[in-house]
This record gives sequence, structure tokens and C-alpha cells, in this order.
Amino acid sequence: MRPPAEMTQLFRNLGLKVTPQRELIFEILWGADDDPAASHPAAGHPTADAVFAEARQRMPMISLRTVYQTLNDLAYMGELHHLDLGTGSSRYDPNTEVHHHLVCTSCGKVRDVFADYSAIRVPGGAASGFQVGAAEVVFRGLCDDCQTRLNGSPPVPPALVSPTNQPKGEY
Amino acid sequence: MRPPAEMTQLFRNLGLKVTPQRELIFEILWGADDDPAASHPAAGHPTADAVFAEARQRMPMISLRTVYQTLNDLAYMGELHHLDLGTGSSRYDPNTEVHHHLVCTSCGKVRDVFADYSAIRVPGGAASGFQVGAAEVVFRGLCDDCQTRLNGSPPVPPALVSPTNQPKGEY
DNA sequence: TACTACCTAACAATCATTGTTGGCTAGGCC
DNA sequence: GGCCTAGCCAACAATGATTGTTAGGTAGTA
Repeated sequence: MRPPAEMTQLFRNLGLKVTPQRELIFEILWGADDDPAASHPAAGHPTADAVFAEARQRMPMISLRTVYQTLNDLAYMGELHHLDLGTGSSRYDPNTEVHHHLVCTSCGKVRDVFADYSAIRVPGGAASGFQVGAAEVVFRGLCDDCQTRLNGSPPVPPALVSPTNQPKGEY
Repeated sequence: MRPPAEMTQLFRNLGLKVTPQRELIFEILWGADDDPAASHPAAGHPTADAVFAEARQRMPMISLRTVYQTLNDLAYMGELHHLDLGTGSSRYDPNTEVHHHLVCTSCGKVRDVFADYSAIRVPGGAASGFQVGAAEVVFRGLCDDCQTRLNGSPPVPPALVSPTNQPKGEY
């Protein structure tokens, strides 16, 4: 993703309108890109909802629909990457260089991994018929916060024969 | 995933009941595992809905809820792997050996990739604080069917300044 | 055979995301 | 500066995947 001023220009050049909503979203995404470890909601690899949360702080009437639409447009333009890392909702990555991800299995936090895995290939024959692109590598683990938060307790079994979670049996 | 007879025994040993619904799901999953290229709905890496579709052919009153519950229980027990490959819905993989996937970006079809990528590591420092597990590698591409189906036409832009898709402007 | 914990079907609810629509506005034109 | 119009937006509804709830049914045991 390019800086807000360039995005504004790009939109104008494409015949798209530069609205206050779009400008705000440009700034939020630029801040996310700039500041991957910050504490604001849209830090790092924000979900649509995180961008929305931050946007409505400055523009309370903005709609979630508009946020989704703008994020999708940016993704289609290649200014954002759309990520589905199995955390329940889509994330948008303002960093469009080739890179990979480290995902917290507990809270969904995402960290960038810059490494050259271009040597990774599908072993011969396994891809027959398929027209294959690049490999995506995802590392899963527990972030520091979740390690301390879950400290001592087991990996929190989601249930199944668990009397505390499901008093009447897991089903 | 083990064969249905073993699953039955395992459930009994755990104090779980062996119901006709569960037995049917065991068989369907075993068939999926057995027969990754077959044409029945639950072949390969079925979604909950695919398992449901196949189940109700033999047991029309079975509920989707029961299918979901059983799949989740099996995943929790480690007999299935739960996959989120960004295809919109969760898939369940009866093959629990370490392996990777090749995903069709158009139809969501999944093919197994057996290769040893255990050498893939997060570069030094990038994982600091994180407790990291193994790498998951996902290859994305177009399956043979989708290559012929989309033959000639471009990669189907989802819209944006596309008069045919969005007569009133893309927004 | 009876009992009880466990399961199930039906139904409602939730969450993320997208479709629709009527009114509003950015930006080009005069 | 005012007009015009394509594009945009907020509001609302709808969708699809998944999970919560509950009342009744049944597997497995005594």
C-alpha cells in the first residue's frame, strides 16, 4: 500500500472519487502498515472490523459496508493483500511485498515473516493437471501474550467430555 | 482417521455412544479418505455440507448440526484435521499424517501434497516471543477442470469499474 | 427391563460478509 | 460559483457457515 497522498492521486487517475471515507481508510491502513506492533485496533493485519472500529472513532457515521467495499477495491487493485489465515475473519495486509505469516492460534494475531521460500515446490507429479502458483507458508503458534495468559492451564480443550464447559455432556 | 470399526471401538472406550448417525459419518469419512478423487460429494477433503449431503442420502432425517458436532469431536480427538484454506468453508481432512495442500482458487478443490518441508523455519529473530509449531505450506492454482472451464476468458475480475457486473458503478 | 447419561433433531441465534436502494456529493463543465 | 451526473454512501436486508439451546429419544449398563 502506498502513502495516502499517492492513493488519493491513484484514485483520481482511475476516475474514482476521493471521498472523506476513503481518505480516512487510506490513513488507517497506512498507519497499520507503518506500525505493525502498535496498540490501536487496526494495527498490523487488520480485519475489516478493526478498520471499521478505528474509522468510526474519527467518523462515527461511516458504515461497515463502506469499509468492506473499500478494502475489497484496494485488494482488487493490488494495494492490499487479502488474507484468510483461518482466524474466522479475513485480514487485509497493507504490505504487498512477497512475505509469509506467523499466526497465533489463540488470539489470531499475525506477524510478518520475511523469508525467501521461493525454492519450495510441489514434488514431481503431485501437481499434474494443476497450474500452480507460489507457495504460501503459514507458521502457527502462540504469541507472547497468549503464552502468559494461558500460563499453567492446558491448551483449553474446546470441550468433549468436559464437565465444566458443557454441563449436560458434550453431545 | 481409522477405519469405522476401530472408530466405533474408540468411541466405546471413551464412554461415548455409538449411534447410527456417528457410524454413518465414520463410513463417509473413511470413504473420503480412501478415495480422494472420487465423484461423490464427500470425496477428498469434504466440507461439513458435503458430508451432510452424502449422509442424508442414506439417512434423510440426519441433521446438519449432528454432522458438525461429530466432525468437531473427531477433529478434537485428532482423528480429523480441520482445514481452513480460504475457500469459504471449513474442510475436514481424514488423513492425519503430516502433509500439505494444493488448492484451486476457482472451485476450492483440494489435493494433498506429500512432501517433507520440515526444514522450513522462521528466520532467526522473526519469531521472538512466539512459540512456533510446524510450517503449513499451501500452493494455490487452478485445477484441470477450472482451466478448461475458464479457457480463453480472463481470470474473472470480481468487479471494480466493471460495467457488466455493477451497472451503477462499483462503489 | 429399567435407568440415566448422553445424543439428536429442530429451531433460533450469531458472525462475517455481501446485495439493494434511495439519497448525497465529488469533480468536471459552464 | 452553480449545475449535472456518475459514483458513492448509509441504512437495511439477506446470505451462508457455524454454533447455541432444548425437549425428547436411545445406547449402554445395572
